Amino acid sequence: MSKEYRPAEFETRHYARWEQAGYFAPAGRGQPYCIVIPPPNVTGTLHMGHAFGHTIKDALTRYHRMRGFDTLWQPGTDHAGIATQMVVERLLNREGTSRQALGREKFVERVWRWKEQSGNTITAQMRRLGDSVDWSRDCFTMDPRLSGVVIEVFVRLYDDGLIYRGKRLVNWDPVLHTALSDLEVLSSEEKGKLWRLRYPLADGSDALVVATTRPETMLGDTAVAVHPDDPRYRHLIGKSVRLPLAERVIPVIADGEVDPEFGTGCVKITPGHDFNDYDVGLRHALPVLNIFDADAKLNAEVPERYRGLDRFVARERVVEDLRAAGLIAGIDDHVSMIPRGDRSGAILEPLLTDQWYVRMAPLAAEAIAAVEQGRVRFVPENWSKTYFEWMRNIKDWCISRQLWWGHRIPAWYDNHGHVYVGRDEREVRAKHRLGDEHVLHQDEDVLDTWFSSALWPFSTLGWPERTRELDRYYPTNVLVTGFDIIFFWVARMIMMGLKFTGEVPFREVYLHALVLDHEGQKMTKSKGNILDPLDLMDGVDLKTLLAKRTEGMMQPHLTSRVEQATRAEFPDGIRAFGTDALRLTFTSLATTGRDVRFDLGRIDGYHRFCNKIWNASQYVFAQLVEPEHGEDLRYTAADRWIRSRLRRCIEAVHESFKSYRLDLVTQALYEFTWYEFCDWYLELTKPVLGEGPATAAEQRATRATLVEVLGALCKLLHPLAPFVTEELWLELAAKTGAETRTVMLERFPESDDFPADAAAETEIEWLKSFVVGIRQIRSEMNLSPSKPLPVKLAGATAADRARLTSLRMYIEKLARVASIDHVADSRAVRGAASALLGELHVLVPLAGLVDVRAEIERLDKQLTRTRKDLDACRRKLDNADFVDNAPPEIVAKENARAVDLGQRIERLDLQLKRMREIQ
RNA sequence: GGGCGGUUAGCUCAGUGGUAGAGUACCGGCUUUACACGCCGGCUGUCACAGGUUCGAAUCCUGUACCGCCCACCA
Repeated sequence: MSKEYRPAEFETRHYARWEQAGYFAPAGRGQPYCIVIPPPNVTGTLHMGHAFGHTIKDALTRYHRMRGFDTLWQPGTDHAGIATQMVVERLLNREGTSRQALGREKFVERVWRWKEQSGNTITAQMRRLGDSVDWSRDCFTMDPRLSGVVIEVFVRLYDDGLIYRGKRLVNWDPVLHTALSDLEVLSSEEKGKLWRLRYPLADGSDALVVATTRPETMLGDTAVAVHPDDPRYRHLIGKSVRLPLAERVIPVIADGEVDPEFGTGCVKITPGHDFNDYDVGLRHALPVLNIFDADAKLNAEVPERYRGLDRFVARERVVEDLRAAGLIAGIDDHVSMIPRGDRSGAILEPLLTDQWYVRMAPLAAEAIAAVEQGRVRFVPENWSKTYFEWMRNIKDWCISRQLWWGHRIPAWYDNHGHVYVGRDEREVRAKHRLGDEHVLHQDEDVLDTWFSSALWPFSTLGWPERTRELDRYYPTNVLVTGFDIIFFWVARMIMMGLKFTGEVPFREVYLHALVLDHEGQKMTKSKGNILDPLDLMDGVDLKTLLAKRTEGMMQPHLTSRVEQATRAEFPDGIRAFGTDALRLTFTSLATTGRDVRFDLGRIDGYHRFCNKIWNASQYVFAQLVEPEHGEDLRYTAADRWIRSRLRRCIEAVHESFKSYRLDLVTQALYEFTWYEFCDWYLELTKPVLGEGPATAAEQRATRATLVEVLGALCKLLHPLAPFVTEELWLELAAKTGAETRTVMLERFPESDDFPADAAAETEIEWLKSFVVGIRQIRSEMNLSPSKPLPVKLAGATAADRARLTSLRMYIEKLARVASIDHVADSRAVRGAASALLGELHVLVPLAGLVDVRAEIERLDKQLTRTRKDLDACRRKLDNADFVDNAPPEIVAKENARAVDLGQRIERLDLQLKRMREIQ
């Protein structure tokens, strides 16, 4: 085993061994515990958000597995309809061909091929992260079986009247040529104009002025609306205007939704291209005119001169023509919400098309109730508000997409426009008694990716079959995911789970934060601030990192900016921190917050932590070279102390796991390992195990304690840092001859494994104060750490004397004390630096050691600080309200503190006086 | 317009009624045989602001400011 911590030497090796040995599969006994993975896009790569989530899921999984649960972490990947299709289309474009040129069948084949090649990226990354998923159950949303589940659900929802096909306005992506659901629309404020257009009245008497942000849609206007009570326009209601350019006559109608304050108080109504206007159109039975084709170019419904123009070109021409006709009444700057597709970024167009919808209200009702009743619990609880808010205002879900990659809708049409839904064409024909003379063709559309995602918890476990897995692991225990997909995924899973299994899909939803860069910016390719988890684990040189970040950037000025920022942040690239350091960083950031800024300083700190425990283990191993002779053990105070402290640490670990506070789990283990085990306990074992007065039985007990505590630490830390703990655990076992195959299947420590020992804790606390007192003197007096010091003690109680005897060897070693003498009175020692331990006055005679002035300065500083504390303390106690109202134990504590501080001051004062005398 | 977060040391973050914390950075000292990725000691804060509740507020309440996220059809 290497003397240095080099994670690259063992991380991948252990993972391969675990996987090969089948350790990730459920044990088949114990209480079931199941987590399903949020299936990542099969063609994608894992980003920092994934790595964060996966770390949490794996930690939870490993923790429960070690506690004897029958643990299943269900893996899988998602076909990610639009995203994947776009990737492959881009690829084809680069090859000089296109989806259309290939045709549907060839294209889909091509996507499958691409999936086979690049699908491994994800799984490789998951392995590198240490994810203990049951790979034997790996699946893909478009596997034949899972596709079957999609069909089954679709058909059942249709049969229950919960899926329907309808013609209405949808969010149309003119670039991708598909409908989108409301959730896939990202609206943001953008600068634009507000045009005021003059529409002449049909009778030629006057004109109305309408305000619009989209003048080109005027060619599809079928009315003009005013508020019914608007005195300016009341007299015009029921009259008509002559729509310019189109030269159509349309009515002036009254509608309460019109805001008289906005614009001119006069609205042009375009039911075919505006969601509001569509509703107005329905209310007033207006005709719906569709003036755009799939590219959002003007179609044959408009006058010749506008046909075939892109909507924005048409806008210019319409404005131009209106101006020429003197019909522009004004143009103002205006900021409005522009809807864009979340994938293409294209400005969406409301378009009247036939689409498939899921009727959500009935499904939502159940799902709301489930959360209200606590059958699903959100962690942090607050997210349930977000969930309720959306669910209570839910709208029907448009599930059809005009894509080729995805689950094709199981609906068939005959030549008369009749639609038949069924599991396949044969079933449809049989059910509706359609002979071969009826030509049927299947719907061309595919389903929204999230449709199959919504079924994930039960589809992966074998539904609709009543499989053993479904029976055993469903409902799953916890869903761990980012809050950004509460609507997309979490809510829909709850609805579908309840609908098809009668049960919630999971009992808890743990929503973790989103990972941002160190500036708090979202990590996106376009910003060039992406961090690849692999680069943090394995390291990356600056050149490669720069290439990665600027690859495929469209705008050169952005490229140089990204390059600059990257050089500034990572002047030497990123060094390899290893998986465990990355995981510990993530768990330490798993607080209740909603974003985490990823900072290299943190991962560096956890790399050091791994190094620390590695080296501590090297020390332990070095103590285990001789085979043990003899049986009896005599535990030292230090042994009993560290066990007692470990007990508390284990309690904290369990408690924090229970509340999903992995940051607190990490903190508890970090602090115990570093500050108690390494800083003190290991140092305390040195005088016992080296030359000295310790008996063989004490040495045996100490070695046993080292082994036990280190072993427990390996187990306790294993869920967070699986690799280094495995490496150390196996080495420890080799040294002690213990039988074990892996730490990951060991029993997780319980607090009762280690006895509490208040007496030992008090004793070692006393020792620590003693040692620290002398160290402080040494440091502040500028005394060399290696110089042994004589120490005089005054005011030692019987207990102090007893401890001095029993802890003598520790004091000598840790404080480098040459001699310890008792004196009757501190005044007997002329010129000494001092430390106070309760009653005990520790004196280090300074004669010839140091200058007195420094000690005076030091004492003065202490005195000032202590006086300040006492003042604050007195102020409280002098306050009658405090004494009367505060709980007695708080008052008592404060009283004791005042006494203690008072004594301290007295002694410091005395000591200071004496030093001044010498000077 | 509605909803939800955040504001604590230079930086990244814990702390949710009782003496302000960690990592990192910083200062001083150390080749003390596990570890210089270390050890020892130290420095660092009007806990955003203003009111209020309370004996006592970083912590609870109200309001304000700033930053951020989500939802929503004002053309």
